[in-house]
Amino acid sequence: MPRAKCPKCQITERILKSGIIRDKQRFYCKDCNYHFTLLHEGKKQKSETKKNNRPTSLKDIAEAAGISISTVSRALNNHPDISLETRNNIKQLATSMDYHPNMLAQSLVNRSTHSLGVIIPNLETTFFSSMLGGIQHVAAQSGYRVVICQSDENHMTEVANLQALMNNMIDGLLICHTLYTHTFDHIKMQMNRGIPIVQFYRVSEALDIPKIFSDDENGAFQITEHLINKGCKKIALLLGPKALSINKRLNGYLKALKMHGIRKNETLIKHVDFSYNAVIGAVDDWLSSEPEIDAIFSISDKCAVQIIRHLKSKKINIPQKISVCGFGNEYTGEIVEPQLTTFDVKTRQIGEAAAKLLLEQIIDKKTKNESIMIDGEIIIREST
Amino acid sequence: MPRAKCPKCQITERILKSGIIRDKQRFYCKDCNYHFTLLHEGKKQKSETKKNNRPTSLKDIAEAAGISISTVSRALNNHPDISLETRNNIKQLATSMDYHPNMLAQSLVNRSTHSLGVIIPNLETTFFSSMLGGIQHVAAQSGYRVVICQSDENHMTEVANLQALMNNMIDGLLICHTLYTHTFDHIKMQMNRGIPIVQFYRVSEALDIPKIFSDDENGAFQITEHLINKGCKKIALLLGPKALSINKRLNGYLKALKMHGIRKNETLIKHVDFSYNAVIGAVDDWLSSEPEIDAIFSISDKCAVQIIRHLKSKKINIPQKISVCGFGNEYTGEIVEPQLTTFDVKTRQIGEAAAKLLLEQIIDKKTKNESIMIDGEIIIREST
DNA sequence: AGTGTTTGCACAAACGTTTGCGATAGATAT
DNA sequence: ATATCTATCGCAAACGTTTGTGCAAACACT
Repeated sequence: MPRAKCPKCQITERILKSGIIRDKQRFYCKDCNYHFTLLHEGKKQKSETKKNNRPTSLKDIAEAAGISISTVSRALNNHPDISLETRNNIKQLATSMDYHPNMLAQSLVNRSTHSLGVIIPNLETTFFSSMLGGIQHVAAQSGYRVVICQSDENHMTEVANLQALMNNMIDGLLICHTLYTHTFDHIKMQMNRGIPIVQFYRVSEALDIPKIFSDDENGAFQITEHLINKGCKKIALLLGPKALSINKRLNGYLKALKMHGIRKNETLIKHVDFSYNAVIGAVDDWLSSEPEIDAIFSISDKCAVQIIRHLKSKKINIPQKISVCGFGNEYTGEIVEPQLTTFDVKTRQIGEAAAKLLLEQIIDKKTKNESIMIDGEIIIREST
Repeated sequence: MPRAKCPKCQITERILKSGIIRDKQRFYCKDCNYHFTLLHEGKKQKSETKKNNRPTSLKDIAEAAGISISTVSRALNNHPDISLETRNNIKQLATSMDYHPNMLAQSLVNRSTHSLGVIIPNLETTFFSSMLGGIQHVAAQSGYRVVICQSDENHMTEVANLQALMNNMIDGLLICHTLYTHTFDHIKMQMNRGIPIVQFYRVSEALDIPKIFSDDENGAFQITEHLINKGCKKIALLLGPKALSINKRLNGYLKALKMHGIRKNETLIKHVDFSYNAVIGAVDDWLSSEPEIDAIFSISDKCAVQIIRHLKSKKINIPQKISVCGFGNEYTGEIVEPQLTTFDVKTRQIGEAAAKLLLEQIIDKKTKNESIMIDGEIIIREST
């Protein structure tokens, strides 16, 4: 027997239950033929109290000034239709009432949030975060904010991030795919939503969208050729997981070998994830199975540094016995001893170029399909 | 003589200019007493074409299905009031029409964006980005996105970022101040906006808001005492800019000296910005003015690594002649030779704790005022 | 005074959702 | 059959802006 009181006739008899709505019991007053809901029969009242702790809106200012909302809006936006006097008065009133425009409402009507989305595999290595730095820098210059999501090298997270961001949160997206992203349907599904997308660094030719990438093939070629010129004959190549976009480095490696008449040796090419154990395991394999190995070219500086430290712990001279090369030019390569020979991918430039390309599309409102390659630079140091 | 055509009576005579609105010439048709605007007398037409390339909304679905908007909304949200059949039909229709909810509109009415804002001085050093990693991790677990802004160690940028984010873009803010942030009025101004703020790492006691920080005083004390125990007598201290929050490390240093009966020597304490030249300059100063210096304690691992490399280039033995300590436990400290003794600030934990504290406030909707100290750990390596 | 022009503002319709309440037709209980 | 529910949906008001257009009064110029 419900004890609810009808808000209309204030009568507690003849009240019937009428289903449940969102955890709230719904009632029906037989007397006045009136439906209403209560939460656990208790406190109510809200309209006035709720309004009081809300941030001030244009409406509040309008009421306080005794003018219309539109006039307030135009006054604050310096619309010439509003007299200078009114404009100044309203501005003063607005600051005194601690008014701040609600960007959600603005974005809703303007159909633009002035923010760029970035999906990046990892924030905690300088390799990626310096791209982020470049993006942030360019975006800020054009007055755009940056919303960053970390996919953590997890394809599903990438998909989830993508879907969240694309629901009108951003004006454009920059994406650097996961190592394990082989399928791009999640991108294709978002391509005709009117929000431009730019791929950077880890790009896929399967997608018909603008890309910024580094000339990895040439980089790997240069590194390999450099090793060959140093007299290395058995050059091991440590690759990451078999992601399409990165295997260009394999091509560069093979090209250099072929050009210098060195036969490809399958056992000298290994794919690993980037975990410490996998990397060290691969190296140890080589050391035992291919004792005459005289160079290791790692696809990643981080692994290369680990390799250097591992070889040193085994008292193997670098570069006399084995040369080591990395790829990416991270700061650690400069610190480790011997300092690492590597290929500078110009990560910051990649970020900047990607952001620029995206902003052009957003501002010009036309879908480009430009692909820009950022040239890198070989950095020769002590490890070769 | 304007040549505009009145959209109502289609007559081009008797058209008068009537001021300028937003770069658009405004006209007044004397004939039908009608105001209208044109942009440079040219193309118009939009209402229909514009609507066609807009993303599908609830309204579109409702019209297609011949039902009301509210029913569509409830159906997609699994409201029990809607029959299972209708629900399924609508869901199917929605996917076939490629519907995606507009989060701006949702956020506007729900008064929540489900995203956290982070203002951080720098993204490109692992020290900060690992805090970010912790934040991101915790936020994602609760289904919150993270909006990141980089202040670039620039106070004005911090203020600008703050103001942008606080305009309803986020449900809560995590902030790690700039090195040069001495005044906190910009924060105070935002404190009663209903959006909880949590400070992390670089915090200020001047603000009455929750904070997560490390026990820097104790850390510096432990490092200094460790150096003293190693027999060091003249321990130089390299501090950053005179930011309040960090000078606790100075206290820890002084405390250790006093406890072990070592007199404070002003010339052994230097403040520098973190630029390479400033750091090296300070060290060279010490080497010439205080030749018996036997330890350098740098407030930052990054500087400590630079110092190690500098000393090595001068053939000064570490730690035999001079011991070097850092603070923060960045990855580079493990790579450099000799490996750096430092204090692990548990950056990731700080980020996690900060995000947790913020989320509690958001979800429980009550302003806490908790301050949590994250204990660090001294890491003794080869440089001492 | 009559005509043409400008100034300064208000009204109301968007933007795309959520949600309190009303309402009806059929189901169930009496 | 009657009285009471219940299941299922629609209406309309919010959320806080921007902006096209209407309109009265003031102004300018014969």
